[in-house]
Amino acid sequence: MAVKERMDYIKKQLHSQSYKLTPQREATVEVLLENEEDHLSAEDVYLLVKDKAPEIGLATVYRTLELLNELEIVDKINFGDGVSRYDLRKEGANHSHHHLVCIQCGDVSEIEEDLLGEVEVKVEREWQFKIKDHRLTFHGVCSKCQRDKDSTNEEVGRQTVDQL
Amino acid sequence: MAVKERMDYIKKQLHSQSYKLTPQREATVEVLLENEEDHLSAEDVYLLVKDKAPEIGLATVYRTLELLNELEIVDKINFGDGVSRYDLRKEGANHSHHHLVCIQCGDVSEIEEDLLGEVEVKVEREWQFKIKDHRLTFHGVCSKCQRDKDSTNEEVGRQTVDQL
DNA sequence: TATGAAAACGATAATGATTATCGTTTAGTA
DNA sequence: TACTAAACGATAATCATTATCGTTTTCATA
Repeated sequence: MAVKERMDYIKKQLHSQSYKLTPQREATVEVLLENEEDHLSAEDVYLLVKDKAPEIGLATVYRTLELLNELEIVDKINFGDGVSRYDLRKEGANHSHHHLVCIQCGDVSEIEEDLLGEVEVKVEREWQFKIKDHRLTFHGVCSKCQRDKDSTNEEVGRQTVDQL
Repeated sequence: MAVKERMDYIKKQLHSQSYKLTPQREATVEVLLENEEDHLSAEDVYLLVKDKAPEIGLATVYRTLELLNELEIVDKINFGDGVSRYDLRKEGANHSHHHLVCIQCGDVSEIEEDLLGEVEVKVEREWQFKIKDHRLTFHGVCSKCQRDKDSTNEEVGRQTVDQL
């Protein structure tokens, strides 16, 4: 299965940079591989890892996630909810991972599609900026909340800023 | 000048939502208008406002910035450096304000150009997501650091992840 | 396989940004 | 001018993250 190969790849990365492979690091990576679709916080990871390795400390989880971020194995992202979240990078070169954050229900969904190909070319050319990565997040109203709002007929009271 | 008009617009916004206009709020908005090009943290704003209104408290600055964010007068943004930063929104509807963050020197520069027109149309159509705002940040190497690196001839030792 | 140094660990204290509390003051209305 | 809700300043509390430190473990080498 692909999970084992990705684990091996990550182990190789650690080794090639002279970092040691510890049970704590292995368990942390396992948790990340098993929860790819979620955006786990350090606390989330800590609680999940404790099932595999109950003696692990929270500080070690933070240290490991920071290390994996430096190795570009995970992305440390921020949705503005007060905690950092950590996403395992997908294999493959093009890192196209965007987010839709609903400003009503708070749900976060993902788009796995390269939306920025031409945009990146333009930015690199016009600003002489060598792009290594990007973060694209849309804030708005998800389809579910749009439907819920429609059935409430009319929104009253609050005048929107767009009106001027 | 446009500054006065924008101040009046903001005052009108406050009033229309039944918020009170206090000297502290007025001074805070003045500071934001006078430092539009910077990405000020709450602490930055606090220090600048103290020149105009020495008796202001840090908590009031946080409260005011939070209020202005709710009124969509400022954007609360996060560059991952541990503090929230607050940018006054430009007048006009299309909010096109992107960032280039250099991963070597840490400098942040801005692009004031609508890069996402077609992309937003596509996202709204394909995901039934009503976009209200977006955040686009590129991480990479700025032109200055590219030049500095070129003159250092060769980078040695650290193998890049891209090699596998 | 034993050993030793550097790296990593767990526990927990420290930090630092942000938020909550609370008694006092003020803006805006009648 | 008087009243009441809103806002204020000071500061304590919170909470995510980082630093510290004494102990344990990994892994290259003997």
